[in-house]
Amino acid sequence: MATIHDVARVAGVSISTVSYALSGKRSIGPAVRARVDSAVAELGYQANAGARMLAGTQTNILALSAPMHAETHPPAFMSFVVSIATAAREVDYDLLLLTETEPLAGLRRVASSKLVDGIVVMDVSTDDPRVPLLRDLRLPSAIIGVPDDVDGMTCVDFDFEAAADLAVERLAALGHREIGLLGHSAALYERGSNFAPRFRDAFLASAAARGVKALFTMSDLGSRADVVGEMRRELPGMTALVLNCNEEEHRRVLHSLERDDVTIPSDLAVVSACSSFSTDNFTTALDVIPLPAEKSGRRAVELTMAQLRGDSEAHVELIPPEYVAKGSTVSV
Amino acid sequence: MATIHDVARVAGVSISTVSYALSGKRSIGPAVRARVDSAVAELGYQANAGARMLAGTQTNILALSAPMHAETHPPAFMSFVVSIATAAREVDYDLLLLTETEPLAGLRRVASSKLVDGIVVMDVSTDDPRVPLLRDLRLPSAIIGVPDDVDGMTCVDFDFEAAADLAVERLAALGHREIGLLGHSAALYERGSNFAPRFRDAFLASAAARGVKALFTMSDLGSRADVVGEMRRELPGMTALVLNCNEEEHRRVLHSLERDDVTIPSDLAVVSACSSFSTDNFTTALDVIPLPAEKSGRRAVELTMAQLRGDSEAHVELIPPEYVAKGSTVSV
DNA sequence: GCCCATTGTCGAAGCGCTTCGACACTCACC
DNA sequence: GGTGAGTGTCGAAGCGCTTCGACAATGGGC
Repeated sequence: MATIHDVARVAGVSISTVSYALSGKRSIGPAVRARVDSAVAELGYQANAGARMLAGTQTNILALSAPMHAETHPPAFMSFVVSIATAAREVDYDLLLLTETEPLAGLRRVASSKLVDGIVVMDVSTDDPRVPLLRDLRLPSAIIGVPDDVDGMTCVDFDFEAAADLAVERLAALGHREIGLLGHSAALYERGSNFAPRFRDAFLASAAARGVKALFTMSDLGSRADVVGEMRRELPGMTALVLNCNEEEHRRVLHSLERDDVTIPSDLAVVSACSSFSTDNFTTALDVIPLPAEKSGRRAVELTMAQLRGDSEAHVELIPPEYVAKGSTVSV
Repeated sequence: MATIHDVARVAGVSISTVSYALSGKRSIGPAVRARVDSAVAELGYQANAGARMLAGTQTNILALSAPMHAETHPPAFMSFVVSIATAAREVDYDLLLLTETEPLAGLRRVASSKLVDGIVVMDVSTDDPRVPLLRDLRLPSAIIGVPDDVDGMTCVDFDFEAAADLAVERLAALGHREIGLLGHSAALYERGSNFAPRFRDAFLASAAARGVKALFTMSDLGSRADVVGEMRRELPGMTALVLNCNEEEHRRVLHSLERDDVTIPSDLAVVSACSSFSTDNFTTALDVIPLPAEKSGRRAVELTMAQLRGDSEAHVELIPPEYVAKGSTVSV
């Protein structure tokens, strides 16, 4: 493999000149630059990663802490990972993927061995132990999600509160006065999920503020086969339903409604909120407030890079929701 | 951050002694080793990754080439990625994730900058351009899948041929004489998919060998709403159906059958083959020949490590299928 | 009691790069 | 024509580690 010495020899200059020509950190005469470039091309020179890390201050590697658990939704997870990897490559960074279920050791390791320049942390819970660790590590980092203690941390996330409010607002504007919310599984709320309770609380608050009667229920694939039926019995005047649950539960709901001859949207308006999957292929296409995983992932990388450059203040950044109508709501 | 010099000073030995004590490449007196260990613990020493790469011969990083395309099934993709990451960590390796849709440049980059010690390549098509590149790179590597030209390459894959044969064998043993196969989408076959045609061909061959009448059809979520209906019309004597398609198509099939009052298994025996998802949560649990993504991923890492140690011959390794009965087949 | 093999430790070279300070040189300016 | 401010290039130090060869120190065999 060619080294910088080889390039220097072929170009007839010193190695420091080669280094400056390639990094652009000092001005180089056009003739010399051309000779260096052609030597690089001729030799297929690629700087040695280890040497660069050791001598320089950057590794051009980003760590992604993406532990998995039972509630992880693979497609959503993948959207995040891929968007982060893609955004990183655009600024010439590679992604080191840390998937250990016990993530602290891995983060410590990559940080203190100076393997990575920054860290992106996915799927944080409200009291995620990675947050205080990250604070200690003093490495550029971005958190996807909003933990309880955001002090000094840079966070990006979808604006779940605004999404809940948007859903209620749209339905209320259509005249709906009694709205149900089918949430995620109880397990998700219990393990300190970030987004599920935020959506729920904002939903209830928004309904209250608008004088709308609200009913919240958690889904439970195991035991509650007919959640929607239960909801309709408990809130007989319910004319609209907001779904903030996973794909499988969506299917079950649509299936139940079909079975009970409940027509969407004339009998029941349905909105899918914060879904990471397409609602187009369901038996009935649903109005949706999509979860923009790509945007969050990309933004997390950008914010980490900004810290690397030193121009950034710790802050929480929320991505505004958008409502996409597909004909599953109608005024009442 | 503490360096090896600090450790040496605290332990009262030279840095080379520290290095040998930590690597175990030369014998070290028990007293000295204890002093080194406690110094390491006291200082929280972690060897600098760049320095280690530069001085040593290993980087302890593995690249995973996992490009994505329209037909990628997120859960399966994730199983592979996670199992590879996990297996790598077990041998103290980190995973560098390369997801670019145009993967060649990335592979060249990580290889010639000596960033990684080896490469695992996922989801190769029959004439994947990554294969010849990999051959050039002369880096330890493992391919998941079996390309046309396997010369000099180490490949791991599920034994799709054996799986197809197993499905036919089981059904034939139960007395089924006319069996349908619903395959993946046409797009998948066209883009040179590895596994889909292998399964199809082996299925047809096995059926022919057993004197079983076979019908093969590709699924097409867009236009063919009622593939199973079509199949049943085309092969009226069909008493068994093998599904080698994605999760969504599985659901559609079960839905159609339910609608047409076709009972499983009395009217039609159904087997799901090479599915990367659980068939337990369908309306009817299906007999399945699961795709052991975790095994393939793990094995790919093991084979790469073996090459790193120098004790391995290039070869193709196929993981045998297993049949899991769930009650969706019965003798006819 | 001597020799040789073994064991444990050390010094120093070197991996390939970045970056600092030095140093010619050129050119505008008074 | 001398001065000063760029401009382009180079030499050398050093990043933190691995590893080779050297060399005491120990102990067993005769």
